[in-house]
Amino acid sequence: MTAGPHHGETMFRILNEIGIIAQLSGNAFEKVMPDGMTLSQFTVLNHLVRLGDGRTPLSIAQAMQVTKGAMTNTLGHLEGKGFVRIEPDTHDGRSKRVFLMPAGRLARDGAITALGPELAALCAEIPVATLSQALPLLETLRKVLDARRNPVA
Amino acid sequence: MTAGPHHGETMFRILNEIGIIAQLSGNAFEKVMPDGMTLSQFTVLNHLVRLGDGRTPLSIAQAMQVTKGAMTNTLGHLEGKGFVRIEPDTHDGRSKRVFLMPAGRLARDGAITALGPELAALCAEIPVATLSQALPLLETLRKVLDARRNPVA
DNA sequence: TCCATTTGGTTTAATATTAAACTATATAGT
DNA sequence: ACTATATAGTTTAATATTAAACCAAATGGA
Repeated sequence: MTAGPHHGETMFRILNEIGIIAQLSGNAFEKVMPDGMTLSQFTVLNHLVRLGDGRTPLSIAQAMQVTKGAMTNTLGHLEGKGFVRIEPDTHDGRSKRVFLMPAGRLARDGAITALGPELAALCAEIPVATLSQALPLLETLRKVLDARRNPVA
Repeated sequence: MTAGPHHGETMFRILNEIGIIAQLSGNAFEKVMPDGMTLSQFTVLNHLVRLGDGRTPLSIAQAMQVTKGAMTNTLGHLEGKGFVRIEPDTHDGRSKRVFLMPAGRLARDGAITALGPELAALCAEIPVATLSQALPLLETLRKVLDARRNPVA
């Protein structure tokens, strides 16, 4: 049972699989999304629904690990579709605040339901117990990567 | 223990985590890669090393789930750097064959070693046993997604 | 108070990627 | 043999993204 390399090897393979899965599921995602709804757009809407709106563009960008520029772009699209409203922050002249509009919430819910069958089909083919087991590991892995990315901040 | 929705929920969260992990690890990847080596470029080189060269661009594109056009681009870069050699297929006038050059193998090995510390650091923070447990699940998930993507072909 | 630095957001140029049109070759049915 | 179709690869236009330059507002000393 030699030590180091094996673990690295395993880690490498895991990240490899994860990369492929992300790509495949991302594609499947956008395939069922109605009306030009992008994965990034959905993720932002979902973020606002789950954690509350009134956040700044920057905080959203950081939450989903994307540059400020990318967020400017995505928010522009969402605003254009009437899914969010963007206001200047009254207390900080540099900042803005992003608010979820009713249409945005609807679009998010619609996306979720559109996703349902696909998710159900996946679940049907994979033992659920195993799934739940894996979640904590993935969370750990994500947190570790996140921490390493931004050392102590 | 209600049935359907919970599983879908779990699946959704898992895919979510996987998406974030893929992005984070992809970024970390390119950060340590020397000399403008892209993740796609590395993946192609690694594919050729592991599974043998002399493959067609199309088969590589399919293996890594990107379009033919993307592969044309990536292979162009690899060829420009002298990492691969691309020849017309003698038996099929439409096809080409991709061969790994010594420089390409070196570049791939270099990338692997450059990756080493990062992988080791990750391993140090995550229980290895848990890791190995997760791999089969991920493989299953990937296969299912892959199969659904291309129903029966 | 003033100036340097930091911070939030936008803009720009470059790049990777996709879908779709296109070219050339191969294959199959008649 | 001919024609229609399928296949391999390239090209094109559009898009999302990044890093870096940039602008404006805030902050923190001196």
